[in-house]
Amino acid sequence: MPKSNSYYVTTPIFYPNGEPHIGHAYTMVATDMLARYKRLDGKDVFYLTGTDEHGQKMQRTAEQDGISALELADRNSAVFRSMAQALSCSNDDFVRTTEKRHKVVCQELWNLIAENDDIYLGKYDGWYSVRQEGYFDENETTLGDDGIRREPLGSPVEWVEEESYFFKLSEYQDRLLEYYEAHPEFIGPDSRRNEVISFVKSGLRDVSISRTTFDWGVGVPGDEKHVMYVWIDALTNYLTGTGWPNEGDRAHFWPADVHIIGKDIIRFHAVYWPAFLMAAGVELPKRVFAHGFLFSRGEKMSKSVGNVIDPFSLAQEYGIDQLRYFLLREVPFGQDGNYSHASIVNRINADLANDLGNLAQRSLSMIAKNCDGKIPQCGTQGDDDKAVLRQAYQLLAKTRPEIDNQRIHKALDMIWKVVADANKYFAGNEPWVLKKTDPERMNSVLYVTAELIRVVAIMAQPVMPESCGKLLDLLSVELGHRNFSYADPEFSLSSGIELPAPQGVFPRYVEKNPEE
RNA sequence: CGCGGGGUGGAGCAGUCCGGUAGCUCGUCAGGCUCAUAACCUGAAGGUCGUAGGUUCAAAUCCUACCCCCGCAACCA
Repeated sequence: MPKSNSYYVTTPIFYPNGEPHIGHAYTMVATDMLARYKRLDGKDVFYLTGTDEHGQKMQRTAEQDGISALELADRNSAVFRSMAQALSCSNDDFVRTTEKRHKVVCQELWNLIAENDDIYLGKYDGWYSVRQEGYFDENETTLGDDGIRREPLGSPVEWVEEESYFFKLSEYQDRLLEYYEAHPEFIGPDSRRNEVISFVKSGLRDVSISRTTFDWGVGVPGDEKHVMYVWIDALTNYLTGTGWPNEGDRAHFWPADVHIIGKDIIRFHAVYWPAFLMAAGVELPKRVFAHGFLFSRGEKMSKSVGNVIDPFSLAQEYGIDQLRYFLLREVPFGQDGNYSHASIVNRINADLANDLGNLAQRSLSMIAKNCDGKIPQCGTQGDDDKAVLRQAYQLLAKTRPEIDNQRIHKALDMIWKVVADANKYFAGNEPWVLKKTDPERMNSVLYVTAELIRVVAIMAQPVMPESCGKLLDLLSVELGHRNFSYADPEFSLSSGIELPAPQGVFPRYVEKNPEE
């Protein structure tokens, strides 16, 4: 099973109980960037996303809306699917947990774990709040003067016992710790890794993996009363995408190279998931990387605060590529960050319009006006020509390790460092002066600048596929000459090639209401 | 004493392991240029590096105590 040249990356499957928000968009765009980078770098890539459609919340919401759970799932799953499109995400497949191909995989995995004797029938009990739809630890609840026990938010709780299947997670504590030890790259970033290790060291309890209180889920093999409760159902999608356990044309993608997730679900991916797979005798994914949260002006977004922002309208307002760039550049991937209208506009105008867009515009305009609209001849290159070009040609080698460690922001930083150098180069050489004093040297400067833009545009495609495509169009770079292997001096621009009339690729964002 | 991360110019961060001119991005101010999307380039102002001690010729960096903020602490998509 040759695996060496493949790259399998996933997003979590999203719970389509409500509308997608910027957090979903963030995960998808980041994952897409990784997938595109690897494709351009010559890998055989499989990028999977999807929706997790079972569970009590879906069932309840559907009842409230007077439709079936499947109808709700169909409707909302479609929204997530269209969000992927609206954000230029290049996912190769989209798993829905309500699909037959998925249920089969869940049951197969369940059976393997059961055969390993890691599933038993027990009793799930605790203080349950009907209003909160959740169980609470006894020490979280308080017994009021009126003799009624309440959870922290004040709703009454009652003692509920429910038959449930359990997974023997407690027996995997040592094996997990050994695995983390032997594979320090398994969990990223490091802070999350420490958190997980500390959690596992504190002792693991068996985990409930079925429910009898609702039926909207994958049936437990051999026990009609039970449906699988969330984790075996949801996490298993990563196998479903590869056609597991069959030997199809995607089988070689497993184990996944990286699961990109939000930090809220690190435990399930870094503890439960590997334990399930160990129990089933399936290879473990190579890495789980948790990104941070995006806050709106420092506040966690919530419906009550009214700062929930719809990714569709963000993309429409600022532009798809602009939004993608902002999300990936502004916040170090793995850390929490903030977003605001002002910060988005600043990134768009400073980095895209002023630095990259304007550089292309000013240099290509000069070529159009002074070089007959053709790539000019490049004379003998001096040290500063060579130095600035070298920076660009080194981008591929320098960004690879960053991307392999999901330091997406670092990779972008490096690319924009070259853009900044290119601006300095252009201004320092003053080709508009050379036009009168030394036209041949002007040609060389314009050539070098155009070549810098070519390399930068190639390297920035994973973040801004459409805009970088336009830049490459402006340089008459053939469609087949745009992957990373062409970000090399061997494929530098050919003099004499005719260029289309230059057009602005990154317009400035202009406020609609100046008084604001 | 539960575990962990962090407090650095207006904002966001790097530097702390391996002590020795405190760096970057944005913002502000001044100048340059006019090829360009009022963009670009250059320069400047601005920090007692959370507080108080200690070690040292020398501490953001090492040690001690304290203050403050934030994650995690099992059913959370």
